Amino acid sequence: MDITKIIDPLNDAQRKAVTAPSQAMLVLAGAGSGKTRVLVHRIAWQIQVENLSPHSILAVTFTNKAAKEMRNRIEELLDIPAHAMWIGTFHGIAHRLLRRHAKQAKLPETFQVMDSADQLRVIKRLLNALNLAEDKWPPRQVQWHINAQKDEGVRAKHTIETRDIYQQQMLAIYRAYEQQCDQAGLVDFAELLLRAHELLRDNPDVLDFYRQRFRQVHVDEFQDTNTIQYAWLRLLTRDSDNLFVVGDDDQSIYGWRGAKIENIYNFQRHYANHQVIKLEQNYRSTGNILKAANNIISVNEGRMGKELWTDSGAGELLSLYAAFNEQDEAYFVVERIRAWIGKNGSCNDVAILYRSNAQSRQFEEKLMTAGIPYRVYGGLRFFDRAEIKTALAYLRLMTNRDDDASFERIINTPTRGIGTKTIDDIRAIAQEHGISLWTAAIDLINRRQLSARASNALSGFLHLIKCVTEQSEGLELYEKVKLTIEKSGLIEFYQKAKIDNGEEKVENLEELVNAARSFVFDQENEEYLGELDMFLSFATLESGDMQGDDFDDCVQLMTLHSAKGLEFKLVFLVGMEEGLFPSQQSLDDAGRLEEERRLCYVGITRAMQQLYLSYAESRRLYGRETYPRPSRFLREIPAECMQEIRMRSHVNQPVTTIKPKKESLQAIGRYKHGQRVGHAKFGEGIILQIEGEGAQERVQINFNCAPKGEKAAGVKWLMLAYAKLDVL
DNA sequence: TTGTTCCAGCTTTTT
DNA sequence: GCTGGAACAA
Repeated sequence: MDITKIIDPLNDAQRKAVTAPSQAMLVLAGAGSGKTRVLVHRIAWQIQVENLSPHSILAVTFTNKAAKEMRNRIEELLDIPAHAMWIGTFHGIAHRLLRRHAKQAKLPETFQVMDSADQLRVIKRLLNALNLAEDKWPPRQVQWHINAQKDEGVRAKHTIETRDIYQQQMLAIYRAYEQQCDQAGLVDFAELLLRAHELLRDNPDVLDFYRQRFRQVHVDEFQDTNTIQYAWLRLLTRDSDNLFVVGDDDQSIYGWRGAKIENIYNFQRHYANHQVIKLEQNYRSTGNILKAANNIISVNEGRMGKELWTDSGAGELLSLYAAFNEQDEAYFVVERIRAWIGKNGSCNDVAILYRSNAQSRQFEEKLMTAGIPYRVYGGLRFFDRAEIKTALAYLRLMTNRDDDASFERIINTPTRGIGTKTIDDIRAIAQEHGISLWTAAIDLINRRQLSARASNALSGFLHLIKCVTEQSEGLELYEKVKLTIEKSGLIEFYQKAKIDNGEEKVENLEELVNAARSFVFDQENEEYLGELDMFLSFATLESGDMQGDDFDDCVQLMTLHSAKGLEFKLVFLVGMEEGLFPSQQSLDDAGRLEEERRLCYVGITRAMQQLYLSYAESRRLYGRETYPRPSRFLREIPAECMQEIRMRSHVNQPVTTIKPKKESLQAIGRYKHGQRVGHAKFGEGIILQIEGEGAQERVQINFNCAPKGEKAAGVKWLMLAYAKLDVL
């Protein structure tokens, strides 16, 4: 047996973690210390040396990308196919469990997963049905509240009654939302985790089965786990001490979305026989970069304590640039990138990191002008595009008629003459009888209360879905998708010149067919469901994977959050200003400030060779000129590892552009200020203002004398070209 | 149904 | 100051 391949590439600490006997283990892995390597080699070790079957391995990550990478590296190292191992995201694994045990999880076999956007739509519809004003109950806040409850493992029925009116109402919404999802067979992301936890908790036979099966459980990025994820891990591994977690408390940057750093402490409490191993040798960055990182993070209180070191030398000094304004900052960065390229540097090795997405604009513009290829992370993803989601909604409704969210999405897309009135009627019936929209629609037609036109349109829609479902029977997956897209009329709908980027949308739909064609149906593992259902789940759970390949040689632009886990030879950390980074919202909360500091630590440790930090002395923010102070984090970097870069000669002085005001408030023709006019619908009123010219000319009128039986319309702007006004 | 105006909001993101 | 969504007029 050749174990040198597994242990030779490791340093002492790594080897200790990899070869330790089976026990609970916490590996505190600093940035760039070979965290993934330890996980991969640990699993390889267990299979090869401890003769553990791949079947007994469970490895959980947060992103599909990380899961994929882990799988690939294990396959490479062991030279065996790794599909017997369960390697996936928390959500992916939970999903698989729920599919296998749908019945015990009290879910319909064809349940579907909805993403956050779908969830928001369901909530909006619910608020509407409950007659709650959206400005008083902001859907996003409701969504946040529901997800936060689920992340904590709290069901509506568990919540203790309170006197607080707000809490009561929220609870009522939560309850209604749960009911709605159950009825439609829909499961949101948080629900996947919560349900999977309940499945194991309430079904001892199921729990036993998996506890027997998974002899070793591995977790990546453990510091990012939330309450329910940890509880789930706990169920699977308690009493067996077979939990191997890797994480870094200093890189915990997702507290705001429920990640519980406390889980690291809980782990140490719950697994009495655990071992802690720290990985502190860094293989990524120069000594100076690490010095800066160590210094910054040491300001935080309550760390587990870790200090990164390298034996590869100090390297170049960090550079700090004080830009005149945000324009100048962008010029500077582009200038340096140009120099880098001039020295045969590759664009792929360069990243511009910022705190908030809005900051990317300046850099995009300047890079564009300079003709340097770039890529901005975090844009709209393929499966999130409206046309794709619509097409998928057709497919979803085909496999599950109760999917109300999909039903609503496509009932009149493309437009087929089913208006608000008809849809409202369907909703009313559905709600009254507690049935799905689909059934309610059939009911509505049978009642013969609809106008002939509406009735035809509606039965046309129902018929369409039935037809496509029948016709697609027995077809290949991609043929099903193709047929659906064609029959639904989506292609023609988007081909009409009227729709923005219609051409592109059609192309995307065609791309969806390709995606279906290349979708690999892992029948061995997923015998529990049809191919179409698996494809739909894939679309919501693993869509991120489809995102652009980094084959092109581009400069990478992204937020600090999305940079976690990546590395670049040359890094620009821009916008180092109080109020931006650390962000305004975290300034008055010590805990959040520490998270910002960890974020800074993450940013700095992305750099391998060279790190530039910059701030602007003046910045346009929300339309206002601001004069921010340099970020406190800059002061936390030891002076001796940083050099300041002088202003260059060509710095732009501020140019105050004087915009000519092009409002000519001349009263032309027969309308004058104070003129009394009449309108067919709004009655009589007085002209308050006139502006614009020609076709754009419009008037502001105070309608204070309404037609009989109506309320006065008040102040309105009307286009003169359209409004029929009588001069009185 | 469509095009426009109005208005709030304005960190970070994966699944 | 820009942007996305809602509200409104036609």
